[in-house]
Amino acid sequence: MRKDPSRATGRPTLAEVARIAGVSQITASRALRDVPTVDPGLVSKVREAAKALGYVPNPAARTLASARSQSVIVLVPALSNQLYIETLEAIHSVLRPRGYEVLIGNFHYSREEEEELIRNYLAFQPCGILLTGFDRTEASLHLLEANKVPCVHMMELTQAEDVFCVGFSQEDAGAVVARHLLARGKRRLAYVAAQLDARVLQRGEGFKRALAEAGVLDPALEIMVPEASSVGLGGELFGRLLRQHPDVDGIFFCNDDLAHGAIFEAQRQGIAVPDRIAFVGFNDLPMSAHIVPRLTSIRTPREAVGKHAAHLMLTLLAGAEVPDRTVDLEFELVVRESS
Amino acid sequence: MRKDPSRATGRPTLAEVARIAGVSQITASRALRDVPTVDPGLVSKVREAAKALGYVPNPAARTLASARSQSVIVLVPALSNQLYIETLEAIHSVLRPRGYEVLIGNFHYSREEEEELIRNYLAFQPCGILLTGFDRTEASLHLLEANKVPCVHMMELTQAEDVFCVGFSQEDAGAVVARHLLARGKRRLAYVAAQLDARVLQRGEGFKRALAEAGVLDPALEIMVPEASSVGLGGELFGRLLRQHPDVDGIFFCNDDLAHGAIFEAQRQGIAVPDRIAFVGFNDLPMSAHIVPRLTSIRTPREAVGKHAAHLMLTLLAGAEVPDRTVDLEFELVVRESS
DNA sequence: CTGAAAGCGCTTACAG
DNA sequence: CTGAAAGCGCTTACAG
Repeated sequence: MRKDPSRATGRPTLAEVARIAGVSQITASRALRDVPTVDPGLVSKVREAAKALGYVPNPAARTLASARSQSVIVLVPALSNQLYIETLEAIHSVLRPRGYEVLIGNFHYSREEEEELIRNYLAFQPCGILLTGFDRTEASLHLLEANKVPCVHMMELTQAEDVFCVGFSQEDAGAVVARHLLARGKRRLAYVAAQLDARVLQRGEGFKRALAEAGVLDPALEIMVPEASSVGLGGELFGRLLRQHPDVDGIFFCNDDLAHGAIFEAQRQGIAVPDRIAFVGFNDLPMSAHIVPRLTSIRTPREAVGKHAAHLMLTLLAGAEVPDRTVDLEFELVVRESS
Repeated sequence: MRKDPSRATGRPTLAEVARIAGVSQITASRALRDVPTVDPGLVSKVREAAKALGYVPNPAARTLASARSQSVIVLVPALSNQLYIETLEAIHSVLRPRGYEVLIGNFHYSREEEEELIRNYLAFQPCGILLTGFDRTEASLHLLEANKVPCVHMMELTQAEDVFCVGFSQEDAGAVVARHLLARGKRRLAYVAAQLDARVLQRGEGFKRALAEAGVLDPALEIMVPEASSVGLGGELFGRLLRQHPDVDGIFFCNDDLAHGAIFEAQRQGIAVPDRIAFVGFNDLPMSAHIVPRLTSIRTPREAVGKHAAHLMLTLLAGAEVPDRTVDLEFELVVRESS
C-alpha cells in the first residue's frame, strides 16, 4: 500500500491529492492542468485537496510522461550588454506567471557555442525556444528542425516563410542615423563598429546606403573590428580614426558603450563634441542620457521585443492562430547634445 | 518488444545502449555515470555504444528516478548590476563543463521574491543552491533547511557554524575607503548610498566606523535612499548633498554607477574633482577606468567569488571534505584620478 | 563486479 | 465527462 519510503521525495503526490478529493488520479491531473472537459465541481474539490496538502507538481515526472517540459529556452549572444538583460527580464515577466520556466543560454556571439547549447538544451525537452537573430550553423538549424520545437526569433526581421520573428529593421536604423547627421550639416561620416555580428553589419549597411544616396559615402571612413564592444575599445578606435582621418566630422558607433569611450577620449584630447565631431550611438543605454555631452542614440525596443516574443510563444504553445509571423516594433532616434 | 511509438521521444535510450554493449541496463547506467565499481572493459564498450547511437541521457528520467537533478540554482538580487553577470559567468564556466545545469533566479532585491523563487525551484529538486548574502525570510531558511540541499553563500562572510560562504569583508572595504580619503587630506566625508541591501549597509558601517575613529564623523553627511542604484540617481543625490552640505570634500558612493552620475553632475556644475571634492566608488565597473576623471574604486573579486563558490559546491556534491567553510577573497582599492 | 525487479510521479491512449 | 492500465527512461535497493 505505502510506497517505498527510501525512494520517495516525501512531497505530496498527485495520487494523494486524488484520494483526498475522491477522484481518480487522472482526473486530478486534468483538473490541475485546466483540461476543460472536467466537471467544475470536481475541479474545485481537486484544487482544495491540492491546496490542503501543499501539493506542487513534480516537473521531472511531468516531463518524462509527456515528453515535453514546461521550460522555454532563451538563447542570447551576451549578458554583458544591458540590452539582452532587459529583453530577458521582459520574457521572464510574461512567461513565469504562466508557469513556464525560463532557461537562459549565453552563447557569447559564437555560432559553435550556440549549437552546443541547442544540443544540450534539447535534452531537456523544452516546449519552446527563443532565439536571437538568424545567423546560426547548419547543424543548429537541423537540430531545431528535427525536434519540432516552436521557435521565435528576436531582434531581426525576415520575410522568410514559416519563421516567427519579433524585432525591428537594423538597416533602417542605420539609415536614420545617417540622415540625422547629414541634416546637422555633417559630411565626413564614419561608422565605427566592434563585435560585428549580423545586426552590427546590417546597421552599417543602412548607414552607408543612406550616405551613398546622399553622395557623401567615403568607404575609407570606417573602422570595424571583431573584438567585443567596450568603453575602452571605443576610446581606442576613436583615437585611431582621428589619426587616420582628421577631417571626420560625424561618427556612428554600433553600440553606445563605444560612443561613451569616444566621448571620454574626445574630452581628454579637447575635441569639441558635437561642434567639431558629432557622435551618435546605438541602443540608448541608461548612461547615455547623463554623460557629458548627452549622447544621441537609437532607442531600441528591447523590452517590447521580449514581451512580444514571449506572447508569440504563448500563442504557439496554445496552438492558436498567429496573426502576424513578423512583428516590427520599430526604433526611435533620441536626439541629445552629442549631435 | 517495441515500445509504444506514440509515447516515446524517438531518442536512443539507455536500454538500447545496454543491448548494443551487451550488458544490463544498470551496468550501462553505472558506466556512463563513472561509478567506479564497473569493469573498465565494460565501461569502454558502453561508451562506444553510447557514442555510436548518439545517446544523450534524459534528465527528466534521471531526476525522477534519483529524486535529485543535476541542476544548481543561483539566486542573485539583480542582473542590472554588471557585478552579478560576471559572477554568474564564472559559476557557469566551472559547473557547465562538469555536466551541471545552472538555473538563474533574479529576486530583484526582494526577500519575498527570493522566497517564492526558492519555493518554485525546489520543485526541480536541484542538487545545490548558490545564494547571495544571508538576509532572507524565515520561510526561505526553513525551506532550504527542510530540503537538505547543499547551500553556498556568496559575497558576504559570516562566522556562523555549518554555513559555507565565499566573499569578502564589505565592512573592511568601507573602512579602507575612509582611510584613503583621510590620507588625501579630506575631512568632510559623506556616504551616498542607494538600494540599501545588507552589503550596502555594511560598507557604510565600515566607512563611518573609520571616520569615527579618526574623529571626523559627521552623521549628517549621509544620503541613503532605498531606490535602485543608477547613474541618474547618482547625479541627483550628489546635487542634493551639495545643496545641504556645500562644504563636503569627499564622497564614498556605494556603487560605481552613482559615482559616474555624480561625476557628470559635477562636470555640469563646474565642480573640480578631486580638488574640491574627491569621489570613490565601489565595484570598479568597466567604465570607471575610462570616465573623466577616472574613478577611484574598490575592485571586488566577483569572478573569483563565482569560481570559488562553484568549486565549493562541487566539493559538497562529491561528499568530500571541505577545507574552509569561509573563503575570504579580499578586495582591492584601485586609486585613480578622482581622489 | 553485475543484474533482475521495482519504483520514481506523472500523462498518454484507449475505453466506456 | 471519468477511469484503469500502461508507459515515459532512468536509478535505487537488494541479491548474488
